[in-house]
Amino acid sequence: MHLGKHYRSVDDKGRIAMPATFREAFADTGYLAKAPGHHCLTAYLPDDFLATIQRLEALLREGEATQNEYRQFTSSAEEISFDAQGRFRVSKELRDAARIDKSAIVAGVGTRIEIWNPDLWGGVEADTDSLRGERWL
Amino acid sequence: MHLGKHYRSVDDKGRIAMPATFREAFADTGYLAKAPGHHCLTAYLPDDFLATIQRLEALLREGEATQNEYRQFTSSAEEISFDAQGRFRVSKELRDAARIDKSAIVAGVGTRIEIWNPDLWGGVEADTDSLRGERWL
DNA sequence: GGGGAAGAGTGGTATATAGTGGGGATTTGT
DNA sequence: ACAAATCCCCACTATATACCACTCTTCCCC
Repeated sequence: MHLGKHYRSVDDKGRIAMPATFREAFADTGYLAKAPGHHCLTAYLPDDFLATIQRLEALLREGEATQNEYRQFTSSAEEISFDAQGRFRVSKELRDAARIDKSAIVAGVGTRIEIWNPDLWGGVEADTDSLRGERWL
Repeated sequence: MHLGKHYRSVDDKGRIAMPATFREAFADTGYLAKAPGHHCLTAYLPDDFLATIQRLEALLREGEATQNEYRQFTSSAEEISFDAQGRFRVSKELRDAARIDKSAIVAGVGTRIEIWNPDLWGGVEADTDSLRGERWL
């Protein structure tokens, strides 16, 4: 379970320091991919990533997902590893896709970890229309 | 598991540098063939290619594939090898079939590796209609 | 409350290697 | 025998990776 919102700088090599609380969940590696339909990136623990790919492949066999969907997800993904300071590197490709430049928000979103352009994250917090906590609190 | 999208130049000898992360999976050789029904090429590890051929032959025996299908796939295929710099050569035949000229996209698509004309790949990424990640994320 | 230690986050430098381009020898086909 | 294509080197450049140095905060312990 990942919780909390962390503001992080992104240096010109595309390095982002994984918040220490999330860092502990990763052994040495993880995966990063575009979040389909959202302007952010998702970081996966290795097992979670494998399971996600397998769900998608199952849908593909059943004809419930398209080859282009599969292509977009897998080709956007990359393995990440951490340096001695707990940072991981995000390719220019993915930074551009999520419009991430000098800084980013790393957010724990329950089952997953998301990485956002701070301005776009602002849009998430500004979306109060859909906020009806009375249904589940 | 092959992941990531890589932009590559294609020199006038038809050489393409295999991205280092994919290169490691190949011993010395691999196979390249037209992707039936898609305007791209598929690169296979030797074992995967053999398995693919065998699936096709099984379908053939069951009457689920045609001889012409078998002819097209096998006759389009060619063995590839790598030079000291990790490049492989794509025949003019296959380059023309996939409309590959001066540059190409080499994409890791989970179980396979695909090689695309960058413009045609653009069509893959533009196909967002079918993108419904909420079903498998 | 003050001092010290440990950990988290940031920045920069050096080295290895991935990617690109080309030359020349050898082979192939005509 | 000649032209064309292929293979095998060599050399250069850009980029990624590993490494090192520093600051700031937090948390102990005295």
